[in-house]
Amino acid sequence: MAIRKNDEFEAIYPTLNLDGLTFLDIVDRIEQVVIQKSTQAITQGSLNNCRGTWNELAFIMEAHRSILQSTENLYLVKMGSETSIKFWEIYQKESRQKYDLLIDIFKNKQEPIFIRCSTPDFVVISRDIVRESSSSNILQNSSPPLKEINELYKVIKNKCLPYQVKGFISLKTSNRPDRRYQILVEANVAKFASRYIHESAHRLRYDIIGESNPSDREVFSAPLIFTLPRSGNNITSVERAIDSEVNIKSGQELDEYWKRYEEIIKLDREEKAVSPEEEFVNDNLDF
Amino acid sequence: MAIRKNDEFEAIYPTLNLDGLTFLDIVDRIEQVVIQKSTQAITQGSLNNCRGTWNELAFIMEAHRSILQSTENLYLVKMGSETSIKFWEIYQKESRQKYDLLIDIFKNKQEPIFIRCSTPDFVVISRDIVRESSSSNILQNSSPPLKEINELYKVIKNKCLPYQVKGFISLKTSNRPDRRYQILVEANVAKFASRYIHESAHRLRYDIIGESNPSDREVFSAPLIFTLPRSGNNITSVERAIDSEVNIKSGQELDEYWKRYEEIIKLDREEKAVSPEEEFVNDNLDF
DNA sequence: TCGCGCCGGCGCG
DNA sequence: TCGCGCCGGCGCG
Repeated sequence: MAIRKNDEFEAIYPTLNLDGLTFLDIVDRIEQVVIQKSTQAITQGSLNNCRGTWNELAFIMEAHRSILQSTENLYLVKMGSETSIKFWEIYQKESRQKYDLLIDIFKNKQEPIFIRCSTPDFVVISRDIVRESSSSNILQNSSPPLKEINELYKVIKNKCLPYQVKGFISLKTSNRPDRRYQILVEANVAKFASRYIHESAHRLRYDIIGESNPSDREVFSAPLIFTLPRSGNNITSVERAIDSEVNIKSGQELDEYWKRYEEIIKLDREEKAVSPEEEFVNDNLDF
Repeated sequence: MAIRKNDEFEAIYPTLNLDGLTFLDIVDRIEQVVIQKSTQAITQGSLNNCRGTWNELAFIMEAHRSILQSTENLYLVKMGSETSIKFWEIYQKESRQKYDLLIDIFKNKQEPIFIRCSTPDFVVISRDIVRESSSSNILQNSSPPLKEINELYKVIKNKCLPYQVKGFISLKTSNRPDRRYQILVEANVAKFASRYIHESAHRLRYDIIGESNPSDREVFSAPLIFTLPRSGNNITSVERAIDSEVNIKSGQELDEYWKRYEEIIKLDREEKAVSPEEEFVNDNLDF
């Protein structure tokens, strides 16, 4: 018998005393309750699936409060994965024409080429988009119903202008040496697409939130592959795939995170996409 | 109590009648025997770990026979992962100086950048390297001991010249939508490094062997990220990350695979790294 | 001890 | 029905 993970979260989360609990503590508590009341054995796979979702839900319930309180015009949307939303579908059709065309050219080759990646967990957008959507009053509710959280991305799909999309966030309950690479493809494709969609009007951020060890952090320090110098060329400006990789365990740490996020975005806008890593210009590899 | 997966393979594999069995059939048989003789419950994680290794071992036992029989100067080496061999360490130190230097520059930045990926399962090399190593007589043995198979990469480490490394192979017992992206990072990094190491003397291949569905195959059709046109530029020559993605289930199919492999390599050498996808030159995206 | 890379069994739309 | 993205529990060096 399947664990109804959304229903269980909705039932158990409000009964917890959240004081001093990390997001992972919350996941553990919910898991304990579900295991205790289950009348049959639960497979590891079922728990894995549930823990991932419960972590996302515990995170976004707190992030909703935190981002409204700490920032002026940002909001966070859970993206879900109903038969693969492609992340670029959140943009207005007009602004992604150029990227769509590239995708089409590749797809219509005699031997088709696809550019695919998994969907990021969350997107940070301009709050205006949600505000202007009369169908959603999620901003007025301090703890909105799960259904609204899970379906908000449908409201913003095809609606965002490039400057209204600030960045993507990936949340990881845990890492493994093999599983951690999925994120690098996501970040590389997102930032590659943003060159076509944002037209360098502003940088797109990609952040990872979760616990990681030194080895994970080395992997997450990776350069964006398409900004790497090809053999024999000078290094010009190498960007990173992941902008920040932090372990945010609770609401207080989230408040700080959003404030920093808003500041960085303002700086980006002022500097008009000047890369912080111009230092690389001086590294001549053409020997 | 841990399943001793190497010992179990060595004990059970020779007792099987392999006629008509696919590699995955062999894995299933070994699993059945191990489960039946176990006196305690075995975790899913333990089985997962073992199935991966058994599949690799069933594959290489047959590939050893097949590649010697079907080709003249190729050989296949299992790479293992003892505290992360970096794949480029199979090359002679002198030939990877340029790449090592790039890695060092990145690592010594004030905010270090690492280029990392997981180690491919197998590498296809020139048979000469193994022949010339007096310490190994693996080529004379039709079914070499596991220990020799598992440690051969130590023999060839730091010894290969660029032209002696033909390509890497990844083997997958099964795919999942999240797990399938690891391979794309591996292929992208391997081919990026090969631009520094091989100096375009010849292309490095990257193949996937395993069962995949249409969606997996779309993902595996991905372009090499660093060969993609950046917004506003003409498309010149887009390469793929994965050269072939095939489901090889048994020895007969392997024989065909190796023959094709050898042919393609000969063609590559004759054409001196001319990309087969020059057709892209005519796609002007600069609108 | 820990980093490696392994992979199945989900709940859901 | 199937594609999605979830993640723990390994055996080994």
